[in-house]
Amino acid sequence: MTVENNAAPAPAAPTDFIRDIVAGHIAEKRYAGIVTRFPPEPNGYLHIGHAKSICLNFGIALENGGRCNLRMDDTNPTKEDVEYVDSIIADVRWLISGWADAHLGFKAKSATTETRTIDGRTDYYAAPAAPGTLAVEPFFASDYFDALHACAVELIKRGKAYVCDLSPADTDAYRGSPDTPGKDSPFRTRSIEESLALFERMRAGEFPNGARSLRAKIDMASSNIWLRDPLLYRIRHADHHQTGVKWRIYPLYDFAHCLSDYFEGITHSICTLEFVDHRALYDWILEALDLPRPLPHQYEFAKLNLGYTLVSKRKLLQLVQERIVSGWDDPRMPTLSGLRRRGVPAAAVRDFAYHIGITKFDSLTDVAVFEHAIRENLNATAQRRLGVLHPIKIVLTNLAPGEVIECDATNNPQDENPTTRKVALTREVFIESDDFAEVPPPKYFRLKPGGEVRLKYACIIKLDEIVKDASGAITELRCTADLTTRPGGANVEKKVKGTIHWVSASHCVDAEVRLYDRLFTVPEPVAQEDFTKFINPRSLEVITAKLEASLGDALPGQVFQLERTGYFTPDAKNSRPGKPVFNRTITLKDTWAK
RNA sequence: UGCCUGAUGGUGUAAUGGCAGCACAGGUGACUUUGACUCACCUAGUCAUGGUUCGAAUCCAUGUCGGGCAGCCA
Repeated sequence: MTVENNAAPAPAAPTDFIRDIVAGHIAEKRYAGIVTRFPPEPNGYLHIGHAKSICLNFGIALENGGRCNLRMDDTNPTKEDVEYVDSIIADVRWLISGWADAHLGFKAKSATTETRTIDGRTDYYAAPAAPGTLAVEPFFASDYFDALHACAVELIKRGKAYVCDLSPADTDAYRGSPDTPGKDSPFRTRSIEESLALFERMRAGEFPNGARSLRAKIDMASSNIWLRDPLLYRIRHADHHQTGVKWRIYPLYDFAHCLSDYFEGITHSICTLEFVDHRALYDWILEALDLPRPLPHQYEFAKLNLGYTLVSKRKLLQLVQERIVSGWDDPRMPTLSGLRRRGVPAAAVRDFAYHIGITKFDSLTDVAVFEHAIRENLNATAQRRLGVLHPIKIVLTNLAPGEVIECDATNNPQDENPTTRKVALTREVFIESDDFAEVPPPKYFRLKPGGEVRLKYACIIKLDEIVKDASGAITELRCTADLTTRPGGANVEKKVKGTIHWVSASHCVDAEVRLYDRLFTVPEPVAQEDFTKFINPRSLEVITAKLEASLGDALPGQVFQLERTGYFTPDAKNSRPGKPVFNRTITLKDTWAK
């Protein structure tokens, strides 16, 4: 006998090949718990492509009662900066807030790996912060430099790594090419003792950059280039934003990443497709060390490509450096900070990530899917307000100067029990210039000579006279308001085709409004030889709008729908109470415009 | 030309040998004090060829096309 479940159905958990793999591991009880990680390099701001990965990794942690560690993959000191560390933390917290916060893995501040012995073998473990720990921070690969160094020494002792004196150019030449095997370095047969001594001198800073490297001893003839004795450590006389002057050698990605995963007890290490060829190396390093705990495994999915958008840290950096945009958080940028400033809710980004799925297919997602997620979220949540972007003045000739008629306006018709607010109807109001046509096209429902239209929440008006100046430009439209069509009036049920938005000329606030459009004119800017040639010249239009008075002191973080127009949010950097600056998040769909 | 990887409506994704479904986009209509939302309907797909099978998007073979790999970047 089954029990009827009348509760609102929880959104079906997404399924994809990676979640299927995880589910299989859970079924066979392979791990004590599921631990994923999101490991950005702090060399740029997070963007919508990272959001896909964040939602995948945190989603898997959430769905399985596990944890997702935030880790800075900071093994290359010359490219990284703390500015990026801070922005990454803020962006991740914003994206998962109210969703997967409880599954965010941070460590106690300044904590590093603990060294212990399991079954007679040395082990290194990076624990997450205990619940209730006050000072926490993300994990850092640079926290593991000592442990990583010890692992490198162990590899040399096992005869699985050697110090190579080949120059970068020679190393390259010896590697061969994809279709021709490489050849062994002359230093490959160097004794363990000599490599150990040389590696120690590398660490001590005795050699210049590029003079020597530590390499794994695998197979120079492998069909997989990444197995042709890959470099594990390089000499870098550079200070690190986390470890300062301590190190003169730094581990490379392939060596640091698999071990960082292991140290943290990661079970599923999920990355993008370009790392498929590295997986054999990932496994080789972990197996060569004979580690005592269960090993993490790498799984790969296709990264996001979004139409009319650039999803590449390097190219976004170029937009910033060449001042094509105002910064990483320019509201036209696909960065999380840009989207946030634009007014895109984190929940909309998450819904989007959910809808696009996870596969190994290299696809180009239509921006319309993202725009739909934004509109769907905002339609349900945004307070409605009245605002006129391109004003044209109306004089309601049958209202007295100074007369104020209070109208009830609905805050959000999508609410179960919608609330209302008062808006003032006065003799002079503004309407959208688009909502008037002296010579109307066919099926034009708005204001036209001799025609009638409803001012939303107020009453029906009739156009009597068009007033023009000497040059023929329209200065005002003189109309009669039919006050019997107001709510409660005798003719409130009277139907007209058009209902338009408006604001009182005396009860409104001027606001700078930034109208954003897509940044690029082509669906695939990345496919162009020079994407900077395809910047949309109209990606930003700045206007002064007339907004309902209540919008004068709106706060950043709030997103409003200006009825019949779009969604707008106060700009977090430039908006001030009484002197508001609004960003247009997105327009409403407009089937009439087509 | 070596290795890896992939191919399902316009786009993205599901179907794990058994009715090709969902979302977005597009179209038509209904509703509407937002030309929004909502609702209804419509359009449109398994890369090709062969094989296995009662039955193939799914398994096998061959081909075609796409993506990735030769940083002391990640």
